[in-house]
Amino acid sequence: MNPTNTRVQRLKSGSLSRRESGKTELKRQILEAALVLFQTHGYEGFSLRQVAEAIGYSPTTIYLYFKDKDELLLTVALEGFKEFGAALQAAYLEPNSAVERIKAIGLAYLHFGLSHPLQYRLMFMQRSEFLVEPLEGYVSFQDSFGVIVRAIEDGIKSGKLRPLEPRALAALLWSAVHGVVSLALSTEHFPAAQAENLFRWHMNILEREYAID
Amino acid sequence: MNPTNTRVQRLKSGSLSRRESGKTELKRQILEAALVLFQTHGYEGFSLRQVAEAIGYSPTTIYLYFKDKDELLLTVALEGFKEFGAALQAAYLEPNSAVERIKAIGLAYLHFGLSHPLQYRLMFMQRSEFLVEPLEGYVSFQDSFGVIVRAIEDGIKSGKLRPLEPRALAALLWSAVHGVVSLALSTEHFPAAQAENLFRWHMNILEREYAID
DNA sequence: TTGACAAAATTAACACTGTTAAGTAAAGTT
DNA sequence: AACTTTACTTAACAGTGTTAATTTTGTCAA
Repeated sequence: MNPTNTRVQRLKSGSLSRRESGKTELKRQILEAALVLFQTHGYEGFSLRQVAEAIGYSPTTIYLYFKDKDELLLTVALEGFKEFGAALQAAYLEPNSAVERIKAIGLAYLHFGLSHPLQYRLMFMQRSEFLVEPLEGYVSFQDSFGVIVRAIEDGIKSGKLRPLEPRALAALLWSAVHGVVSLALSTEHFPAAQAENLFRWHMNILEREYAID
Repeated sequence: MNPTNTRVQRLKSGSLSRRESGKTELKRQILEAALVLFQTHGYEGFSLRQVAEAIGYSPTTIYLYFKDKDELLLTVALEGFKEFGAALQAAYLEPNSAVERIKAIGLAYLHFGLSHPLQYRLMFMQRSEFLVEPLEGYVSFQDSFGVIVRAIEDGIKSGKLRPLEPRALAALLWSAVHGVVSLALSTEHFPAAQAENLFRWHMNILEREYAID
């Protein structure tokens, strides 16, 4: 508020940044505890007080690092998007033909969902608003979506894929794979093996319909 | 517990059933208030105390009619499955060719989701455990799924559809349509019009792949 | 080393939540 | 008229997210 204040702050920035590291250190500690607790207790059983207990601080301390419970939860989701995006990116980078690359990305998507059920549910089902909620310095779902788009563009450019609107085809692909994952995570009448079969079916259809050669 | 007790109960059944109607009357009243409140405040903002307030009873009264909050919430979801199932069934009964019938059922699914966003999210995203949780005298998702299965069986029997495992094809269809609806309900970057396009795309693909003639 | 100041963390409290147990008042039965 | 069951309420508990006031801690200048 006061311009003098900000000047004073900048003068102290040296020691501030030293302490700053301690500050973000605790922030990471909170986030890591939150990740563990969320992955064990799930959405309904996740509470700030438990997180505080786990790291040995009072509940209100969390508010010094996160605006509220929702922001912490959003950060847990964004941490998921980070790993998710990395998995898709890794699949993208595997040496493959254009069409195989797209299938590999889909498979990476499927496996992430099946191996991170609670986090996947948070990200895409329980709090899917988070899909479009960005946060400074964080990777959003848009980036992961971008990987699929790029793989499709590559396929089209190299003449291995019919020339379709890449973002539209990416959405088609996403809706198919997410449908399978979400069905798998909703009922145990639907085991992972069946999910994989259904996934392959979808992929084969798309290949028959849109691959060239 | 005591056999004498049950005999006594049966003797009183006359007056009991008269009162019974009053009892289930209030139960319906609770459920209707719950439905309205859920559809306005959504999953996060739904509370038993609000429901009690709305019908002018104390919060604990609800426990005389529902085991706990989860059972009331499950009943809200089941009420959704009832309407959902009826919509699919109505589409099934429309005078159509076998393939058009399947597309009509899919469209009914899509429209239910888009026009009941909060309830759809409860049923299929936020508390998808409810999918397999039956409750006495209630229609479950299995029945709705059965409608799709039947439509597919009809198509195969009449020679308009390639002979595939009906439940497997139904799952493929479900995963595609649910994927579209859930994407639409997750981000407003994805308007209803685009959802409809994506849906039609899925349907056209399935038609090209599996329809005969 | 002490005193001032800012930052970090805590305590206490509020307004909620779901849920249980005990109590009340009315209706039905004998 | 006395007893019992039924329907409902009141009071209370344990837990939640969150805010404001307060204390503790750490840093730097005199």
